[in-house]
Amino acid sequence: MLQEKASAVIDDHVTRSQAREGTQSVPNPSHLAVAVTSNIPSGNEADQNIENIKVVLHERELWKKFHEAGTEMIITKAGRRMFPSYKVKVTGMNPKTKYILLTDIVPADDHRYKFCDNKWMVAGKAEPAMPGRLYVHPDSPATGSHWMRQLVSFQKLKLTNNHLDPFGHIILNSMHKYQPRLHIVKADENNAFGSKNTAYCTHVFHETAFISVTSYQNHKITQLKIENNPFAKGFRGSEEGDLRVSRLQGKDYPVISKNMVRQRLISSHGHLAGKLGTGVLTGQPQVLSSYQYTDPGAHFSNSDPQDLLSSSFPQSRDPGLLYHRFKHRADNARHLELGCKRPYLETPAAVSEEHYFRSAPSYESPLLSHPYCPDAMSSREACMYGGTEAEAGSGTVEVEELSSPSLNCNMWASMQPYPRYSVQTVEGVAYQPFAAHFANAATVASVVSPHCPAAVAMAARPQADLGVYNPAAAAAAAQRALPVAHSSSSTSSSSSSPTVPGLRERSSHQSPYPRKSGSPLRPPRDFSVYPPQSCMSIRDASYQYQMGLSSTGTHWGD
DNA sequence: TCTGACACCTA
DNA sequence: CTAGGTGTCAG
Repeated sequence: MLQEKASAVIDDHVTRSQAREGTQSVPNPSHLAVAVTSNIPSGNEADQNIENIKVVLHERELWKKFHEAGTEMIITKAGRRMFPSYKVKVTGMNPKTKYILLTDIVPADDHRYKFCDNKWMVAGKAEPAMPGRLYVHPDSPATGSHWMRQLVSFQKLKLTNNHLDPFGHIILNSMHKYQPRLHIVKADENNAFGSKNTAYCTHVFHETAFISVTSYQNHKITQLKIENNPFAKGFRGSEEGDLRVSRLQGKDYPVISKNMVRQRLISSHGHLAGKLGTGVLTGQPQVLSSYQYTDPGAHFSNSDPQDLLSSSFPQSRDPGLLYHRFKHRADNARHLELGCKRPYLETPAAVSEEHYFRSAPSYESPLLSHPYCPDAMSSREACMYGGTEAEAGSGTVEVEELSSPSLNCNMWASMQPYPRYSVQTVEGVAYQPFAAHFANAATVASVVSPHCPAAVAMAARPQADLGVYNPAAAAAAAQRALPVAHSSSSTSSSSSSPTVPGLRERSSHQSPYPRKSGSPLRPPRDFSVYPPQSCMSIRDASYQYQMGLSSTGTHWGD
């Protein structure tokens, strides 16, 4: 109850207020929005807009509840939706300009976790990042008025632990902490041509960070899911605490499903065992929570901001990893149905992440290609893809840091999941930051389209191909552009320093660390700042990427 | 730890 | 009605 509606309501309100506030209010750093606005570059009109775009996390209150307890997201072979779903309220867009909205989920740090003693603890180093995949909102590309008209929902996004996932779902490793990010890419005509710059912004809401699991570890989280997710209604007691209980106890039979009852009982016994005494069964969240959560939550939360930061990252991961995998379809393939399939692409290892910041503004990279091909898919469903290889778009980014929630433009840097990591990643790895590449002309369009299902689809295939990248594709791609996502890395620290995004190829070379770019280097951790958003513009022509870290305006280049 | 089947529920 | 999203449990 609370959750949904409330959230909705709240959100709206929140959104705005939050946006600003949010950042602040929230524990995080906020720096928020403010930053955003300012920067933008004067130069391009469009660009300006991007910077002015504000994004508010919908149902932030609900997200916070989960965050405090240490959000967990189930990942399955078939793909599982995130529960608090990722929905945002967007304002500040140019009503007539077209934008592509997409999300990616990058590692929040490079640790592997275990849930012991009701707490999440670091249990080693993270596995190599997977190919980052992007989930393009099904409505993309669409005008600013479309996006601002209502909440933008990414609820259909699915998470999987199947590294060979054929559906385009976002691939994650279990027991690792991740941070979802939202990217807004301009798909305007103007941008289309190479010369133009395509701008994009990244928004990060730290309260959406989560640890991926194959089964819930923290009972509190389970309870929050049951109580707030409509599809888990069957596991609710009644709302009233008693009722639930009563049901459990009393009614097993007819009324309530046996299973439920059992489950509850069982669970209570088993899991809770002693603890339950209280009322866990009922579904009351509270009960457990006290125990469990306390710590965990804290833990988690801390992590966010800090974690990321703190995490030191360790080291690099293997550079070698590239994942490009080609995906085979799994058996499941059949599932694929429609939409899904196509959309995603992966990025192989690629990832480079570098970002170029403005300082180094445009870098041009050679292009890589984007692998995306257009397929035809139908409409727009969301698509996911990974960046494959190469791509690098050229874009410049600026980073600003915004506050907590999201925002701003310079993002990549801001987020970085693994600070160093990224870097490393860059090297070999997989993670990719989101890079957008755009081909020139088509760029935008392409961008869009690529995302689009059809395109995506193609893209997807590319995966297979991808492994390596194809030039050809690239060429084609070139026409379209696509963003790639790399997640990772980029970010944070890098942000500060610009990393270069590079192409994978390049990237591959790149040194892991920082370098790059940009002018500014920032220490990795800087990101403590953690700006939530960042914006970039891409320039495309070649696929250059640029990311500007600094917020500053970006001028893109031009 | 993870997977698949299951009942229950939403849409 | 069907299709599909839930957590749970057995394995």
